[in-house]
Amino acid sequence: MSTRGRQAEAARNDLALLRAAHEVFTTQGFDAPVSAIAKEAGVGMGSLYRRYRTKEELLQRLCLIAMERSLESAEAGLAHADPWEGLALFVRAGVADRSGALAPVAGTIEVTDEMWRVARRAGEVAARLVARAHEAGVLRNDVTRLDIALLIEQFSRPAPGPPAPEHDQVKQRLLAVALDGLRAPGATGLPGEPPSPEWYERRWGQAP
Amino acid sequence: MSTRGRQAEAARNDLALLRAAHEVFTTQGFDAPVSAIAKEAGVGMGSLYRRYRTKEELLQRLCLIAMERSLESAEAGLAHADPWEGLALFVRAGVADRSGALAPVAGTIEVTDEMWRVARRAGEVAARLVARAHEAGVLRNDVTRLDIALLIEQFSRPAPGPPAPEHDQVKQRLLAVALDGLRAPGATGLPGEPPSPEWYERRWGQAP
DNA sequence: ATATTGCGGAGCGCAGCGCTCCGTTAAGCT
DNA sequence: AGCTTAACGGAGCGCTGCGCTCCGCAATAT
Repeated sequence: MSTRGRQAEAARNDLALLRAAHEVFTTQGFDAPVSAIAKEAGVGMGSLYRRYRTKEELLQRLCLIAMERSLESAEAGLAHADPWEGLALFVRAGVADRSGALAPVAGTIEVTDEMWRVARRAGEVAARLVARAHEAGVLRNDVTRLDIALLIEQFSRPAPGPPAPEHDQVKQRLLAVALDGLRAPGATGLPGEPPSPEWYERRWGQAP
Repeated sequence: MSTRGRQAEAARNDLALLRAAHEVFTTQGFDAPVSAIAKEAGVGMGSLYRRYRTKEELLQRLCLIAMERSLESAEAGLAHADPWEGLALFVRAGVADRSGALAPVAGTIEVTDEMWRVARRAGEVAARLVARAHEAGVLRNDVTRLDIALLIEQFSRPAPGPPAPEHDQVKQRLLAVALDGLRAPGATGLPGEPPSPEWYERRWGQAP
């Protein structure tokens, strides 16, 4: 073994598992078999279940991490001087690490307090990012922050069939098209009502 | 019974089954249980399996119908005088009846000769529709007809969780954004290479 | 040498699927 | 009216594939 001892291997396994779980769940859907994650991580089932007592626990940990990454992306976007580029950065980052792919899990696992807290903070920062773009006049003013969130979700949905590099390429192209469509002022008004924050939050269960 | 006799009921059941199968498969994914279709159609399992000897046979029939509808939409778009509105019509129709939701079935069922024929014709008409929009200068010239096809596919992917009307509303809004992004000339060039027709066709298996 | 820790993976019990089979119902026929 | 028969609904069979447990073994620590 590379560094030293059993504890080092355990630590490496832990990371490999998280990486593998993210990869498998976001590309194959959250109902992929646990054994697929163990195989992807190059680890036995025993090692997996020693760290996470159940599949749900693994999913919770994964969601929390995804939320934290999303929060970081939003902050990075806000740190960017250009309001438009900051927003675009946030969206592209969300699609790149497929944050939205974990949304289907809504309602199937229990949401911990910590998850609620991080989600709320991420939502607030994202809202500021969107508001700044609105004020700078670089984002069409009929889209809301929930439209943005659901755009990311839409684009991080797992692709069907066997994984192919072409799929990712096309996704990048379509995302670029969508981003162009987001820039002010928008050729045509958006149809229907904007989605309500209550509905959006209720998908995850009752608030704490 | 409304019209008359057992044969009338049989005919109505046939239609109800096709409607139900389309509804269930496109919203829940093609691996939804057959029993869900029977229930949605208000019909027993026996009646379903008397018409389609297997789930695959039902899927083939469904795909063929979806392809025919797509072909009709493309022709309707071409019949429209305005090149842009014709194309937009085609895209919106495709998303509305979720043609692309059946794409994940690629590779899991055998593709009949008739399906190949209809798919080819639909592709040709769609190509003409796109070419006309390009020539009229109303469609950014770095998108290909495959980008359009995959845009439709992306937007007709089933939504996660329980069906909610809000999801459809948001999809309409995001589609409007994407359509705005498609109009010439496009603020930024599209990244990467356009997808190759060979890859696109190969997803369905080997050509006849 | 011995004890201890973490490892991989075979296999258990079960949920949920595709599909079959059969008792029941009601239209068509004489 | 009675009989035949076509079409019906749905319980249940066999099986696949899942989450999870358990145990023999290899690598370290003493």
